[in-house]
Amino acid sequence: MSIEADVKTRGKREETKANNRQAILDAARRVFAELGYGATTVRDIIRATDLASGTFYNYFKSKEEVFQALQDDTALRVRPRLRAERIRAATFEEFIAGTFRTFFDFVKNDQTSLATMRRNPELQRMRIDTPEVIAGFEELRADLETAIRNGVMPDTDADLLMAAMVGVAFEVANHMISRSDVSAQDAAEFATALFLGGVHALPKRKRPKAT
Amino acid sequence: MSIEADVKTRGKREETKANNRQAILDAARRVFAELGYGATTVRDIIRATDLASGTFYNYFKSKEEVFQALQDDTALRVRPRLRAERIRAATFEEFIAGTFRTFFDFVKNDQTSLATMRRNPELQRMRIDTPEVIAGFEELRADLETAIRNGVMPDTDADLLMAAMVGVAFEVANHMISRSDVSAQDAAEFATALFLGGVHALPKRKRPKAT
Amino acid sequence: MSIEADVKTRGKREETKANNRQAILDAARRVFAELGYGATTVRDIIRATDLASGTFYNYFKSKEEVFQALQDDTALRVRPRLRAERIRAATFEEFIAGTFRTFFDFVKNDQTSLATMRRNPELQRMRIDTPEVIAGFEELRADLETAIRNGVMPDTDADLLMAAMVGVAFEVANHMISRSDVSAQDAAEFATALFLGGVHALPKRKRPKAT
Amino acid sequence: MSIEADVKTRGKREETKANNRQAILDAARRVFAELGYGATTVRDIIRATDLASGTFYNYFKSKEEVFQALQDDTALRVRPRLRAERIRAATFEEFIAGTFRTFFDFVKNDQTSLATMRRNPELQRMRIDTPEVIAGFEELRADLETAIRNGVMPDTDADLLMAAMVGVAFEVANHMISRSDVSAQDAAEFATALFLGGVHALPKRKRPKAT
DNA sequence: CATGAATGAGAGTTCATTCAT
DNA sequence: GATGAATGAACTCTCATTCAT
Repeated sequence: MSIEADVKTRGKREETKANNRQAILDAARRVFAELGYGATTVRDIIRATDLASGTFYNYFKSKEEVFQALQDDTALRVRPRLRAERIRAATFEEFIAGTFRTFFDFVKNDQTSLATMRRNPELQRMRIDTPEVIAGFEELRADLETAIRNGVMPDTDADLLMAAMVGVAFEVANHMISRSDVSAQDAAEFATALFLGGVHALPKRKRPKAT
Repeated sequence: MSIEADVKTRGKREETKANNRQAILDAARRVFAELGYGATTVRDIIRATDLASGTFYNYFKSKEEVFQALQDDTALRVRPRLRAERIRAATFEEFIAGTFRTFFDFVKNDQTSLATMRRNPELQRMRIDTPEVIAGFEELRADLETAIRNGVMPDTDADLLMAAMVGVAFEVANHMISRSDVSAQDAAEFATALFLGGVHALPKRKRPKAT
Repeated sequence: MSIEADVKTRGKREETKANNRQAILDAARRVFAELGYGATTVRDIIRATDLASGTFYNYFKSKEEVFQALQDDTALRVRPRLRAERIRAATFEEFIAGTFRTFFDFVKNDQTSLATMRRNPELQRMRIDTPEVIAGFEELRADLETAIRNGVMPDTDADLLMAAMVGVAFEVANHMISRSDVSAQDAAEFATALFLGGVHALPKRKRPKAT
Repeated sequence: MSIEADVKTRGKREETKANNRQAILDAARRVFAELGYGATTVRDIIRATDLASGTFYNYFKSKEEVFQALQDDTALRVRPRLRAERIRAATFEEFIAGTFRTFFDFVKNDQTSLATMRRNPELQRMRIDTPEVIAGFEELRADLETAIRNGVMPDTDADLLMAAMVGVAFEVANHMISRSDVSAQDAAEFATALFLGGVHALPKRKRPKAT
């Protein structure tokens, strides 16, 4: 190995490492989508790669860890879009509508992430508790709480509200995927109308709205 | 050996068989709830029983099969209650309210069934496609369609509506379970208000409701 | 159960026992022929019967034991024919010819017994050491020794001679079965000519034939 | 790591692999000889080795596969000797004599290969249909056909002739093994005399031998 | 004596993980 | 850091056998 090669090695190494990590993540996404999380083995993931079995353990400790990383990776790609949407929104209604639209668009264009759930006899939808995902949910809840504080929506339990919104979003997304005649636009309009209508009909809780 | 004896003989055998089958189902429910479906092995289930390993295979062919049986078993217990509720309901509003209340009550009192989902890094909620479960969903959708046909609710896509209702129900149930300060009653009221409000706010599709 | 029935029970029992034993033997012969000895399980044999699994053990201790019984059964059917042939034979040549002809006829008409060997990745031919089978071989060797003592054939090692005769018989039978254009007659003529020719060409051993 | 090191690395790995494969084959040969093919389990083979259970499956998929490999291995060792013998033979008689002698010598010195059959309640002799073994038989038949074509032996069915020769060889070998007073030399002389005598006594089929 | 469910040893096999190269 | 064979615990499942009915 020449000195020149050695000089560049550091840079190349880093690059290779990043590539390998990404190769594993990509393979995992594909394999999870095909076999389902439970049925997938670390071997399956490595086989879908041109790396050696031992190499896997230089990057991840277990199947769980790749899965988590995959979740974070997905959340990392959605959150900026949702954040942009939130900033753009002038009213509460626009915020809700934008959030739903962004979510359904994402799901439509990133099939594998949700395909994973469909294929799966055991997964209904991806478990949602990696740091990144939780952070995304927290942002949503914070926004709902702000809306409540600002009096633009009735004073209800923000947790339950978030749960309802998330439930509608994921379940409708599921149907959208399995039925070709429902566009992201359709899904978003339906969910928005339902949810906003529901929110406005909710009874106030306790804290009276300040005049 | 008298004929009477024969009758009793068959009776005892049959009884033991029924007991064993139930013992396996019960053990499976507990173990799935504790370890999650994917992590559970057939051995785990047998270990939670006082039967021998081979005995499992006299009743079920695989882990999948017990799981399916468990699903059906659960659906079989909820459906009659929901059906009763539906019959009792005089108005569409009562139907929705009754359905949510029944569901949350059931979940509250039958923790394991849903606990199973919580613990699970892979399951969000139980996969919903055994015959019994699908039948339950179909009943719900049929009712929604009837309501639409009778003009008591806007003419929207019954599939999406069912999805939304199911999404709200399961996700809110999840939150109810993880938070001790939310009663089944609270959850039902919240879900009912949100959903009914949302439904009424939905835009008409084609057939205008008669004034 | 009436008194009359009881009276006849003893006789019937014996009959049933014999029937069951035979049913198991027949089933075993069929199953061995289909699956091969090694692959066959006791379960397979019972399944081919309309008896219950436990009943098997009232008649045989193991798969091996049925197999032995089957061997004996077969030997028991061939030996009388061979003995008759031996008695009828006026000369040594007729004895050999008759023996081969009888053997090949039997194999041709009792396919299963040999089909068992053919199908079998592990059996070349049936193991030949149940009492009945050994007895059959002993008879053959005794006859060969008598022939030697009587000077109608060269004085050679009767053991080796028997081995050669048996080897030719079984191996040629194998070919006869797998090729439809070879009749029992053909096989017998070939084997007889070869064996007799060979025997006459054998060098004398020690005991000079008395003039 | 230098290039030299690399070379050695590969060398060591390859060597270990070859050793392990051979270790498994050797163990299998011993265990088959002791317990018989049917009674032998994969675990038995591994136990006779200092390898771990999983390692077996890096080399063979099943017990059958080791057995086949063993067969081929044996055939691979005999065939060259038989071929050499055939080339050396100046006459048909020498060819037959040489073949028998080589075969009995081999069996005498490579006990295990045939011991396997003896011990076996199910195996009379090793099943003979791996590619290598069949090839060996085909060579023999081709030689017999050549001999017939050249008129050095009567024009008979080469298949049956081969069967007879094989039958004599294996059966006599069996007796040789179980009786200590029969040398390979004795067996070969006996078999050669018998077989050659027999062949010369066979009736002509169609093509009359030129005077 | 027939029955057939229960038993549990053990066979075959897979897999996450380690570690010499 | 990459490699891939070795490891052995653990899993699924089958089967001969027993024994209450």
